[in-house]
Amino acid sequence: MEACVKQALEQALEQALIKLLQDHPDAAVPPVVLTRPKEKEHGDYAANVAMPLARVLKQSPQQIAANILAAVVWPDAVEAADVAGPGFINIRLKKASEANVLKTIIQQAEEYGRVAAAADATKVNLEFVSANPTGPMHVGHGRGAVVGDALANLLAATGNHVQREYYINDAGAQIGVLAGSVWLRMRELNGEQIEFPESAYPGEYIVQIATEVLAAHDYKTLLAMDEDARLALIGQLAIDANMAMIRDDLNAIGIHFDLYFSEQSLHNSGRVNELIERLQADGVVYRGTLPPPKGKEVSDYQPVEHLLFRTTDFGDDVDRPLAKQDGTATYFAADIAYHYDKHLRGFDRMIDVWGADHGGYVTRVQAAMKALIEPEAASAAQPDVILVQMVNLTRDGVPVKMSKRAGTFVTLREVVDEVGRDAVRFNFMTRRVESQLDFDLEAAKKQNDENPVYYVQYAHARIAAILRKASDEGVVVGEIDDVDLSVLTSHEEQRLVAHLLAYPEALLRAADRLEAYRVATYAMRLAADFHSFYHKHRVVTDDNNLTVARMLLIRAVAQVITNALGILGVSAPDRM
RNA sequence: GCGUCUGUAGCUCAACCGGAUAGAGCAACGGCCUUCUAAGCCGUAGGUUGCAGGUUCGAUUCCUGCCAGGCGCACCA
Repeated sequence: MEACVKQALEQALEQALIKLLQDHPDAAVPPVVLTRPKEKEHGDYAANVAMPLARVLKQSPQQIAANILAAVVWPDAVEAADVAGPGFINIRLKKASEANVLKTIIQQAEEYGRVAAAADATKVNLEFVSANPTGPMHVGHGRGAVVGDALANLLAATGNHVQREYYINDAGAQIGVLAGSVWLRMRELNGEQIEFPESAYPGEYIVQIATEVLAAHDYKTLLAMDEDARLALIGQLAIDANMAMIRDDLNAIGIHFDLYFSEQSLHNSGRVNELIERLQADGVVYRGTLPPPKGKEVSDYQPVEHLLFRTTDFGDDVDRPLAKQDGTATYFAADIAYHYDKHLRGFDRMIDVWGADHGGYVTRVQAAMKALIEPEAASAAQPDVILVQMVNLTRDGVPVKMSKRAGTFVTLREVVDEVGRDAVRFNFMTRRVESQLDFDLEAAKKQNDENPVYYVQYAHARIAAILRKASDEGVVVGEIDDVDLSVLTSHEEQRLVAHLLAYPEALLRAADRLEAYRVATYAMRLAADFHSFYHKHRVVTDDNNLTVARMLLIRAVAQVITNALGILGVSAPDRM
């Protein structure tokens, strides 16, 4: 298929190499990886395969490259290939076949660049956000949410079945704190004078939940209830309220999940205990005492006996508790049960998007899955964990203090409402997840060069304006197949064509590395090429052939911008 | 102390699984709107890729050691 010229070229080179290396059984065929040279004199693609072979074959890279060229059978799209520099093979594509991509793009529209998922395609489970249902999401959650959602889009666009999943941490001590906090507010609302302990959640949303609970339930009945039962009831109501708020906030940035998975359900159904029993039967669990943690002052450390999982046998630094002092299961135990459940549900691949503050947790989960799953299936059960680094929120360069207690906590929702969904999403996608992200509220609102989202959207809006203009002037494009694209000869036009041609490859590479930010980088470069073209050439001219060809070109650019922004969850407006 | 991520132009970041002359935007300076959107374009200037070694024909990229910063380090999640 034309959709990926690169792969066809790589295959052709590989065939030539196999032929060439028949006389050298000891020499392994090196992987053929094509790159796109920065300099256009170096052709459309370049291969460096000859260089690593120089030592083995005891020939100069140039000589080897020449031999490869003599043996290779190129696909039709290739115009010429030659040896250059220290031994590169530079490949030039036929102009016609390049420009044909414009017709392909127009015909395939939103499908251009996409690979449809076959029935037996990889089933990916992508867990992201998973913010605790104890309060509103902050900006850091937002970054993880946007990264996870874009990655889900990207994987779905490159031939995978993707399930988006949110793991609700609706069990454990924090829920007790949440329920207790709401109950205190309820009593306060009922006229009691309450002193709030340090441990209680201070947010205004707690008061709101308290009000809602009071409206729906009789206070005196609650008061008369057994304390555990009362807190359980209030806790569940608070979780529901918080999850409703979180879903609402996620909806505001256009994120939807296929499944919200409750941690509590794992406890209720006995799955967590079953898992612990299974591990005990496997002999990887023992009762023991952990040494005090290093490098951190733990004033209340007590050498106490725990039920420990021997994760050190599977690559971890220290064994991990499965049960707390009071005998209830740890979060870790439930999380193993959760990942195991995903495995049982038949996913071929699991991806977890976590905040960097969970980095220390990766090894133990992977160790646990190694212990649970037969080696043959281990790769599918082993989660790929993407750690998203922190977001530093600033306003005009001044750090925004994030303190729950001081009430200066900035929620994701506030940021989205202030700067807009597209700006938030795009800004979160312009950096690699490994980099910490400085997010400036004022810069994100600016509609200029400092804000790449408008730069890309502006290119799309400009194209829409040109097409409106052409329509007003009565330009008729006619049959696409009749359009003569050979008139697109300028440097700017050819750059655009080459860039459009590279879109499917860009998606595949980004998906392969689980790096959705590359799609944003791609979109910015394409927009830059378009803006350059725009300033040098007019689309609507007296020359009808040229006008029609250029209209096809810019329609294709607009389509690919739309597709790329679509992966990122950003809109492509017709007017700005 | 251990683990992990980061360190590239004054600032924010790229650099396509080791490739050809390390690139963009902002900021600075100089140009471009009677013609399809100036939320734009063109140009100038700006670099010992944190430091020191190593591997390689070739290192921002891989390895080792330092330096600096972020995150994490039992019975929370």
